[in-house]
Amino acid sequence: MAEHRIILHIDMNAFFASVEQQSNPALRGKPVAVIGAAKRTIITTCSYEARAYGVKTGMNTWEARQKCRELIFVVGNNRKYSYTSKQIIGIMREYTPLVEVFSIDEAFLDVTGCLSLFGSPENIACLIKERIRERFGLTCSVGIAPNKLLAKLASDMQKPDGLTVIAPEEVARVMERVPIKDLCGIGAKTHQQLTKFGIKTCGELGRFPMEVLRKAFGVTGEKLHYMGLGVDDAPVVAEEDAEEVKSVGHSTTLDTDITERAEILLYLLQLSEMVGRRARKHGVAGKTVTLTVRYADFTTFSRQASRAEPTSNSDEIYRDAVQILDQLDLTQPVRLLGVRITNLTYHTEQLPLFDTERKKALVASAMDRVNNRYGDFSVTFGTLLGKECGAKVISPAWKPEGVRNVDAD
DNA sequence: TCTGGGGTCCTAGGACCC
DNA sequence: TCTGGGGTCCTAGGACCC
Repeated sequence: MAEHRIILHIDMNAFFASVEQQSNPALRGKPVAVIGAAKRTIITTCSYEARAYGVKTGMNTWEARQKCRELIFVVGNNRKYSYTSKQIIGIMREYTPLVEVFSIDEAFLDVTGCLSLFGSPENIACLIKERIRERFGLTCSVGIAPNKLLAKLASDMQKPDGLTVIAPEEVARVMERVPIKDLCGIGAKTHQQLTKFGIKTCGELGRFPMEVLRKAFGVTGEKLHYMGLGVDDAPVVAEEDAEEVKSVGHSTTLDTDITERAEILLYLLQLSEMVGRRARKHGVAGKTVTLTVRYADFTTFSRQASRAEPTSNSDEIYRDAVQILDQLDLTQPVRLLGVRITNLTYHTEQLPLFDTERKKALVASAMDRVNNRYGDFSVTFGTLLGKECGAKVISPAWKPEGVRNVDAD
């Protein structure tokens, strides 16, 4: 048995945009940006041709258009991406059962135990790359390293269509020059704070006294120290061993900012129904309901309320949300509304004992069956008619299967 | 014509109990 | 008149990821 683990990180290149270019040849070689269907949307992914103009993920369409006049906007199609993602993950699973799906376009593979079958890790990476290219015409970047942190770092080093190895004996030398910002887990704020300490590279971070980091960052400080050294013990967790989901939520940025209570209630009803249905589908119920509000000026806050018994009933979630709303003193027009349940319990397929409760559950599950079959809001509470709001933006963070996926199946 | 939406984890402060 | 300390749970907010 090898002394250290061998981890692959596979990152699909410009996934959504590349899928679109594959399915529509007219888009190939052109600057393409994948966006959501809503009026106020952002770039979720863009092709390398678009990146050359400075178009980036997260930009609004107006800003992206400024960067590139010929930019082609394509409204994302989550079904297409989920389908492709599932096939690709299937290919990966032929090489090791230890595949951790990190997002719709990224995965970690622990290949430590299967080298005798397939040879070197580089060989496995090349086989997978080749099969993904043949089958879908898509490229990916692969990082090979002794842990997930470094594998992810490595996959980012060569794009597109890269293959980068960080061998155990090279870790110290490589980390010496890597900017801390390149590590997964160091965002803008942490970067800014570390810069104040004069830390710019991972080498410097690893040498920096851990006590000082702990004082400034708490538990995270210790993690940062090890990250600087390139140390990471986190295992690759296959789907069947993954922890259960901890919250289910839905939020939406409104087409225009609103102030009317009645209008807010309509959105809360839709959001509660989305949350309830997804919760029921995954067999979870929440004891706490959280309402999130974003004002026109982008200030965002949330209030939560806990109930005596967990629920996955849309109407109960809705009523809790309204109760929270009515305790608020809204001072500005509302831009975004969100509803989320947390404090989850599992295995709620059992029907409640009491008659009224049982009826509520039966009605909900009958509606779910219709909606799951014919699409969101085919059947819904009377007040919702004519006010449809499904998922208007697709997100790479969604996993092809599981609770995060809002509308792929 | 400005700025999405799905999550996870951590922290700090207050309530409450013993 | 004075006045603890530890543990746990809840809430709100913020950093981070894709």
